[in-house]
Amino acid sequence: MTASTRTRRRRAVSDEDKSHRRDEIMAAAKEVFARKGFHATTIADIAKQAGLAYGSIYWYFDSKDDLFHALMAVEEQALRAHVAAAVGASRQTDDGEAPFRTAVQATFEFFEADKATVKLLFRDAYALGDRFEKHLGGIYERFIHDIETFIVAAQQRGEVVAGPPRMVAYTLAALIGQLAHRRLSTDDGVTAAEVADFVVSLVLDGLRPRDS
Amino acid sequence: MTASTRTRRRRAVSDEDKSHRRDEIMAAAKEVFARKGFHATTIADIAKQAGLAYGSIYWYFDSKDDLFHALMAVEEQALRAHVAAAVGASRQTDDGEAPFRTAVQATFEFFEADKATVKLLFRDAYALGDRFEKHLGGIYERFIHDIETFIVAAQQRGEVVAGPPRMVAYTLAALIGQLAHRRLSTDDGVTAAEVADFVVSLVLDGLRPRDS
Amino acid sequence: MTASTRTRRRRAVSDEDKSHRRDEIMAAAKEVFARKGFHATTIADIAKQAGLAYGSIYWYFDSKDDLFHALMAVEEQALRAHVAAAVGASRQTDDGEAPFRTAVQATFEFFEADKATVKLLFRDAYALGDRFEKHLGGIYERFIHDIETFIVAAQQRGEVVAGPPRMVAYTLAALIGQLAHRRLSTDDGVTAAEVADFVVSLVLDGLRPRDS
Amino acid sequence: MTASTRTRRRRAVSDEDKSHRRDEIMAAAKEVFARKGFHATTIADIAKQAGLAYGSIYWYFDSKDDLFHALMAVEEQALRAHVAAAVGASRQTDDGEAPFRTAVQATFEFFEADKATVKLLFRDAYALGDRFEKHLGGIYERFIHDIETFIVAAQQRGEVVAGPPRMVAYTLAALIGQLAHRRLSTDDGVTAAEVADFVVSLVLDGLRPRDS
DNA sequence: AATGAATGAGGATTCATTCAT
DNA sequence: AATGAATGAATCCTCATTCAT
Repeated sequence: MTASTRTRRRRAVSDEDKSHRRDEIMAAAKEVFARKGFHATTIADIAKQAGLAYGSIYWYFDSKDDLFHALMAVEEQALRAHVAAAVGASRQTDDGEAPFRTAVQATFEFFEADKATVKLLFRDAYALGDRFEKHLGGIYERFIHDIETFIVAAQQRGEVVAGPPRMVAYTLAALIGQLAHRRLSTDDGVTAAEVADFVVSLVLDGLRPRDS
Repeated sequence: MTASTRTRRRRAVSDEDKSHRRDEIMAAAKEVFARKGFHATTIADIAKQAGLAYGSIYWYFDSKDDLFHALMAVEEQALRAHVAAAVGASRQTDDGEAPFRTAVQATFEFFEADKATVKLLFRDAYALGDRFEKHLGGIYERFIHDIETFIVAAQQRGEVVAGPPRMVAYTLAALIGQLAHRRLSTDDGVTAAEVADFVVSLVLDGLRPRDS
Repeated sequence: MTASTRTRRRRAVSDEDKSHRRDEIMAAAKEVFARKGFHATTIADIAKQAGLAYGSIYWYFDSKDDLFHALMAVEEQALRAHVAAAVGASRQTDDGEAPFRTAVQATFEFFEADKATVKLLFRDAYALGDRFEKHLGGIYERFIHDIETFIVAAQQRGEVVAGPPRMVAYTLAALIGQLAHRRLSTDDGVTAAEVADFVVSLVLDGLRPRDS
Repeated sequence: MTASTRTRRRRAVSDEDKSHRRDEIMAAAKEVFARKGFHATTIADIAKQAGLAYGSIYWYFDSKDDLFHALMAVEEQALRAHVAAAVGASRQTDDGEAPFRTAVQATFEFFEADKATVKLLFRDAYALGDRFEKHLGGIYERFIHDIETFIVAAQQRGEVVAGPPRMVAYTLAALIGQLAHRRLSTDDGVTAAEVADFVVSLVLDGLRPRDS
């Protein structure tokens, strides 16, 4: 092992450590934000939760906003990855409806397993007001764009949905978000999977009783 | 005219004045809250908008939260009254679907005519976090209860909707709220009435293309 | 006394009070700034000296910088007024040299009587760096402009001074400022009047021993 | 070569390195202090400029103040050496006025060639307030003492200047410092040499127009 | 020697709320 | 009823300094 290798190795470890700390702080922040809400959370709260001193947070993040933004970005990635993986795994099925149902279910699964993120996305994000609008808008745009792409593809196969894709996409996003959020405070006695199914069947067939 | 009459008269006028002032302050608060968001709005902002001095707000409201709560309550009443009136006016129709459609349309009308309230209900209300949850929960509960009642009645006539009433109600509330809120920041090139129709047809018949 | 008069009277008193408080705060700030220096002075120090709470300072001034700027402006006015008064009072004299000497002496008098201002102008003002440069530049510009005007007039009468007026003006300002500042920390065993005379004779005739 | 020799050799190199690093840090600090001012400059700024890490500065200097003090001391030595060299080189001349003029010119030359030092001495040094007064006072004392010695010698030869030597010395220091500083922010369209000549002629002969 | 993560005191500023008038 | 001055807790953020590695 040469000196240069050693240095590189050391650097790498250091970077890993740094990245690891960032993750720890974000995990701490997520927990506190979810519990107290963005505005009621102080940097000191987060630091304490992370086992650090106030100022240390600023070694990793420029500001409270920056930390929140980073958190959003990470959660967004995680959600999209989770959904993409689920849809990919079920791609073999030829059924046109299946991937749609899979995507919705995967989303509810994700939120069910990570309730803090639900709070962040569907409660706190609003709290940042204008200074988050741009970033939040981006997240929603991508989320909706994913759905939109999905819907357009389905439509091209003559399947699944009728309606202006963007509005349908936004509708779906709204439904999923709100229903996931509602689950946090209210027990309607249904499972996440049931809610997902409800959403899918609502969107596909509506609720009007049919004769047949 | 006796002194007591006079006093009563004065009182009455005074109360009216007081009530009037409260309304003015609430109108001012609504405007500022909608523009800047709950947290970014200061009591001073509201006072200025209302043409009063800082401290005067506290003669009418106990706190910033109290003022916000009062505002919510008023808007809630206004919304419910507007919808009830619309539905009442169309009650004669025997059609089962009509009142449902009417209610949804009336809600969108209301929000279209009062965008500030949309911001208050679907953005700022979240910003108060726990200390508003109880009150906000109440508003939503009543809103949802109205819808629920409506749905149950329809179901009893064997019409309109199939599904667990509460979830359907919440779904509708979520759809309406989110779509109304979205209209504020994004122009999808559709009218409020079209969105209402979209919501109704989605809920009734879904989006799956049919053979006809 | 009509109601309107009363209101006006009350307003006036209130404004006077407000203005009075501003003055008190500025006096307190001047004292503390002079004693501890701009950076070492906290708003809390000033508030304590003024017998107020921290936050109250902000009712009268936007920021620490703003307070300092206001202080500078007031002191500048006071100095210019003092010098102008002294020069005006001696205007009768026909001698060309007299008003020059008077102005210099009046300046030293002013600084002698108000040592805190000397510290502010010739020590702390530098401490604000760029964000004060513009304002401080203005003060010096006006100060130097006064001297310049004076010198130009003298030159037009064929008297007193030879040399590029602006540079002479700046030279004088520098000399006066530095010598006044030095007096604060060092006792050279001379009076302010003697220093003034030294400056005047230096500027007029220099220090080279002459035969006659 | 014994081990001890080797050690000594290594030490020596190490010390040289250390000294070299100190110089590099001081050069970096000078640049940043001059650009941003003492208070606005952070240790991190200096480290970055020097190509080092935050903490490394503290291996060479005890504190930010210490670094600044060291910088002042070095610049002081440099200035005195420069002036002494210039005066020494012209000592052969028998003229009494020449060395005086030479000294002033050399000082302006020095400042002209090293504008950062001007900022340090005539702007930032004030910013340290009391905790620098002692040290800064020492620098000025030595500077003034040099001038004073010079003046006394001239006076003993019956030449050059009349007046209390210390005050004359301080006056000169003030004039030179302020005029050099002014040159940084204002272009009066004159060269440093012309300013030096102006100072010399002002001090020797004053500005009163003479007949001859 | 050098690093850079960690610390935490310190300070400016904000703003809801109170209260004497 | 209304005012607006006064309060001071609360909070974000900075940065000199320390220290384990």
